[in-house]
Amino acid sequence: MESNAARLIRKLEHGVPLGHEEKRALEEACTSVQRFAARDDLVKEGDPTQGVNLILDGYACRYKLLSDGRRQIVGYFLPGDMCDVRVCILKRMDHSIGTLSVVKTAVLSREHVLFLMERYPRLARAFWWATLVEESITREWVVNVGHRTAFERAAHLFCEVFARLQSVGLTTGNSCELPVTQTELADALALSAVHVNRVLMEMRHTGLVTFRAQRLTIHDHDALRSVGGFNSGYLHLDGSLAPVHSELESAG
Amino acid sequence: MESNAARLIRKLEHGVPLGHEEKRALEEACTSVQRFAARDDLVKEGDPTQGVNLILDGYACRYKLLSDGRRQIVGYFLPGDMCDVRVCILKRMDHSIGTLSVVKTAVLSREHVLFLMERYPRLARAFWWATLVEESITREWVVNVGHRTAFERAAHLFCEVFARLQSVGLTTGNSCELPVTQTELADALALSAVHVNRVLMEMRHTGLVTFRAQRLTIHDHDALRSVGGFNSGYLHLDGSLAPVHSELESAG
DNA sequence: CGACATTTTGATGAAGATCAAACTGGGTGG
DNA sequence: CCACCCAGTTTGATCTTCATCAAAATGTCG
Repeated sequence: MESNAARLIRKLEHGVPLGHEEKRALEEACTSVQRFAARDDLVKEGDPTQGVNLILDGYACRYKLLSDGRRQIVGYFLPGDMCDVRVCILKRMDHSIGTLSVVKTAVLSREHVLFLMERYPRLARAFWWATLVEESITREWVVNVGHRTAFERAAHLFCEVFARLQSVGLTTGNSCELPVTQTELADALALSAVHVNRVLMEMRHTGLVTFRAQRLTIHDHDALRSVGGFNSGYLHLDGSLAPVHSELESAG
Repeated sequence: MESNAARLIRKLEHGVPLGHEEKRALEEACTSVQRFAARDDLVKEGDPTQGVNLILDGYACRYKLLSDGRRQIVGYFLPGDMCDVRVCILKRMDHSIGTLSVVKTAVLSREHVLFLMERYPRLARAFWWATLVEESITREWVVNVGHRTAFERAAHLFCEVFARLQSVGLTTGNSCELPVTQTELADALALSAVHVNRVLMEMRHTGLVTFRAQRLTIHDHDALRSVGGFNSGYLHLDGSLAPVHSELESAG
């Protein structure tokens, strides 16, 4: 990892190839580092929006609290993810962002992000691409909590996390870090912690997945994808730039 | 409604005030009209992305199909909504867009949208704002299907639809059109049609809401918001431009 | 070791799915 | 104008999944 921005660049280039200048601009933008403890909030719902945090290390999540105190995690932030570019446009946060593990971030001011987007249209497009992928993921989460059984849900989530980590080079073999408790998984899957525990045990017993000591190991990837109904298309990791790209270049 | 773009402009200005030039550019872009029957597809999952449809009249939805044939509606498109700006960036659709009623759209080519965004940075920002709001709505849907009971879910959805229609001037008093069957409502709420029916009857009997003949009438708005846990903040309809706006102007 | 969080196990209960069938109402064609 | 059809709604009965409550087991860290 040569620079703080390296993982972000690697991620963005799944969508929009960047030029040398744009990469340098990103690297220069990501110098101010900040650290957060596990289970701390980066941003709270209702806050006026501040700068953008680029996750350098560690795991975070978006979540919303319900009036009865229950919590729904509506998405994960993994290293290389920006949270939350939307603060540059919207006035206040409609949800919170919290850490799951210890997290190291690079902080970009809103002004700086907007400047980057004005100065480098391709970066603007890359940021937009990233938010679109995020939205796509959120939509898949609606399907997940809406229509899948507990077992399928967990399988699908594991597939997603693994695929996303793989895309930024953070898996080793068939396993990856996933520093969350079963209770936190329950918040993401919209299940009770007890039921999550039962699902996880069943996955272990059937030899599908082992989730233990903050680490996820997928023993049978095909089977897991199959039970979870996982189709990675919604992650748009396949160099998915629309072919109009060249025309745009000349138009600009 | 003076022009095809009028409702879109009205919607976008909830987020980003537009200048005369930008409005004219939008109006000029929205001349090519297309019509769709009820329950037709505007776009199918897996399609290479095409142009953008601006909904002029009628209701549509995003949906995903599961392998067992069940369907999850992951969002509604109401008049003034664009579906789907993301086609300008992503290569293929990860979900389908279908009509609920008869729908009239204005079609913009991808090239034209990209041109508009290059030429008018403020429009680019407005489009981005719109996609962020959409994402915010999707997130709220995760909470809805994940953590709320059937009754609460329906209440929340009704509040959302009403608020969104109100923001583009499509409500009359305490009622609005909602041309969907109970089965389609079930697809959006991740419930069975039978259960939706029971919820709707209960709402009628308690005098909260009447949903009948494609029309939604809210008799007790406060109570409905309260049971649904509805807080309109996530729709960002409150002139939510971040205060950085003026700085940006000078930076450009 | 002791305190504390987390995982595991068991028992019971509730929300909502599923299946099946009856009812309603608008539209069509004879 | 009536008979019929079909989509949508309503009702009832049964079954599953998962939540909830409670408590024991395990593990971790000072």
